[in-house]
Amino acid sequence: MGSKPVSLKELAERLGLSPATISLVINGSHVADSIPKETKDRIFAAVRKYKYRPNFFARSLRAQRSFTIGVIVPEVSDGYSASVMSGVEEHLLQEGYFYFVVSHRHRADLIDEYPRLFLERSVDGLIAVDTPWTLSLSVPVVTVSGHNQVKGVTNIVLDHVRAAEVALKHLSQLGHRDVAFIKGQEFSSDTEVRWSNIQKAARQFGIPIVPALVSQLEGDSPSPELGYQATRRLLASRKPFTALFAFNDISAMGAIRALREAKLRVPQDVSVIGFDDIQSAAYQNPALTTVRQPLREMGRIAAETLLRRIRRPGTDSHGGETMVEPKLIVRETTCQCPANSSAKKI
Amino acid sequence: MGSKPVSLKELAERLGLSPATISLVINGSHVADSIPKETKDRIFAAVRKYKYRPNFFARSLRAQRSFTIGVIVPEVSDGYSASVMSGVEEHLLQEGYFYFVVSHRHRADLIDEYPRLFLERSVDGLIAVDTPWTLSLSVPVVTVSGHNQVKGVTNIVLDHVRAAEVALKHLSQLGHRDVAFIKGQEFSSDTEVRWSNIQKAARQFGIPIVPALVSQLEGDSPSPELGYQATRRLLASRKPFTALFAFNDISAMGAIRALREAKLRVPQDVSVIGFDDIQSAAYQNPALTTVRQPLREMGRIAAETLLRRIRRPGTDSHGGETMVEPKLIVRETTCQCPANSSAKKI
DNA sequence: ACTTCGTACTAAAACGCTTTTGTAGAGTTT
DNA sequence: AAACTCTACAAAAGCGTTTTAGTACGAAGT
Repeated sequence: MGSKPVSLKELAERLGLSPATISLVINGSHVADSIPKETKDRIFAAVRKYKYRPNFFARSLRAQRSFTIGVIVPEVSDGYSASVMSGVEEHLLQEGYFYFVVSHRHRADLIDEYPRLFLERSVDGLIAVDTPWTLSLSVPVVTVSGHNQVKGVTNIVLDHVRAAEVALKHLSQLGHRDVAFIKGQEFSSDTEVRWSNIQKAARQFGIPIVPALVSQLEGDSPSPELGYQATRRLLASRKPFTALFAFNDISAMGAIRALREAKLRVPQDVSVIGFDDIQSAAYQNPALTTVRQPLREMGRIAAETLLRRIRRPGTDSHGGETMVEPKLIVRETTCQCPANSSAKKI
Repeated sequence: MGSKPVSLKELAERLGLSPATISLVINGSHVADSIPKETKDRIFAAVRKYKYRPNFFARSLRAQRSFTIGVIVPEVSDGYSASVMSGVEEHLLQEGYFYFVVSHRHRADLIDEYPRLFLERSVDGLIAVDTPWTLSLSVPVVTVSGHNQVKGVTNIVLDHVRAAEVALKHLSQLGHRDVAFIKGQEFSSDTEVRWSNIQKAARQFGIPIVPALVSQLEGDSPSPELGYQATRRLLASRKPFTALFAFNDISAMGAIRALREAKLRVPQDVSVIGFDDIQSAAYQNPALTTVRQPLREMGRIAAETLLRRIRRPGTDSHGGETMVEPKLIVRETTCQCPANSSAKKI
């Protein structure tokens, strides 16, 4: 296996040609049009025979392009990031790009430092997932669930209006009026948009938003613990509710645990609805009803958008936002409101 | 932001020195010992002032080193891989290395092709997670849960003897004798070792292995569906069992669903024990009892081992295996065997 | 017969760094 | 005073490509 790879120069010697000619031919340069087919064939044959592969660094050094992009996420081992990454990967690899991954775990210093390191490594562009973004860099940037308008960055976002509507409509149709909410952490880039749209949709469906029934995730652990705590606070208010809309699936899991500990059955006593539809959502007991974000697709779109911008540097940010549609996935954690048995379950 | 980075040559001009001198000083070369402190300080000051950063490609081209490693996993968005990756990342980044990630989704052609692409990108080494590995490459390779003895590859593996013991001892102490098993897929690199050690431990604790109570995962989806199917086959045999040892947490989730559908309560009628302790295991309802693999740590150890081997190329493969210890995590899916209520729950 | 043109290439610079070898001058030894 | 030794740097080669600007030669046009 070890055998050193051949260089262009060596190949040239063996063929009795100059490195320039071979490079031109291999890269299908316009300048090589005048080279007869016979010679070209000889070259390609030799390339195959000696398994010639251009040295990546040499090429990148010349071309000032790395065919590498940087991906920054809050946490690798989180279902959300992982799903987006898998979409990113799919598109990127098939286009001949590789990517670096780093996770900042919400540390501001890392959110600052990593983009610099990426630039140092000459990435051709970068994708920031669920990460507050204010930098305007010298390379194209695409965010997934970023909501800042920064020059040179394109945002891939969920249609939050629809998302809120679809969830609250579902609860409303089931007869729920006393709905509790768990908001996301301050630092999460989705928190604000999501909440403001929930408020709007709640008004629309006649669901009151009462402060005692609004809780918020606190802390930066990626575990359901935070949802558990938030729900405990909700329960402590002693204000009854028949449904709970969690910030995401992870916190919904914690919420369900807290509810059960309080001897409330899910969904008979309290319906729970999550957000994201991460892989394990379908395999909870009971299976989680949730608003699906097409995370993998968002990753793929992010990758596509980024490559497009890399290839046509003119099209800078072109407006800045691409929206994708959410989808309500009804499973087993929501049902007819107990206090309101007249309506039939849909 | 935008402004072009300065090159070594430019810096040299501004300082009235040669590029050589600056390079020597910056890299703390022995040759620069004779340069007076005063000059060195001037250089460092300029480096800071102009934010000089050596061009990565130029440096790698010369040094034939990329400070990049390749990581290959079956599937990015799988809890197992993700946990290992987060351990890998932690160590790698703090040592100034970056890494590429690719997922092969069990496609043999990709398992073949990706290492080649990595080599083309001049990675300094690579880590293969839960991936059958038979190649001997020109760079160091470390596998996580690989079990092949290949020259030049170091394996980081779980102590499977202990793992099987600890799980079956637990079931045995709870009075279980009729235990069902779900084996892993053929292609999973852990399947064989795990099963042979389970057989050994079963003998040790007087638990019979009856063919009708042994099922196997089939298919390459990363979802609990496979465990669900395997459990259905188990139930179809109509041979009763009071405990089930699943291949991993994901399949345990599917198993629990199948059991519930068969009107069997977990854990009152059937105890279930998983494997891995992925993040969501603790937040199942009921919370999953499982054998924890220290996945994050395995990732970290893999990264450490790899860097050590990269730095001292002499130490090639040095024997080949590093073992880590499993830990039984008792949660809510196991309890006293119902047929055997004399023993007290521990 | 002289310029022009097309063909089939090659030379050489450039990308930005590292590293080996060299060297001018000052000081020290013999 | 000649020979050596330090000190403080610099020159230049080389890493493996890509690309621009030639060039040498034969054929065609005027």
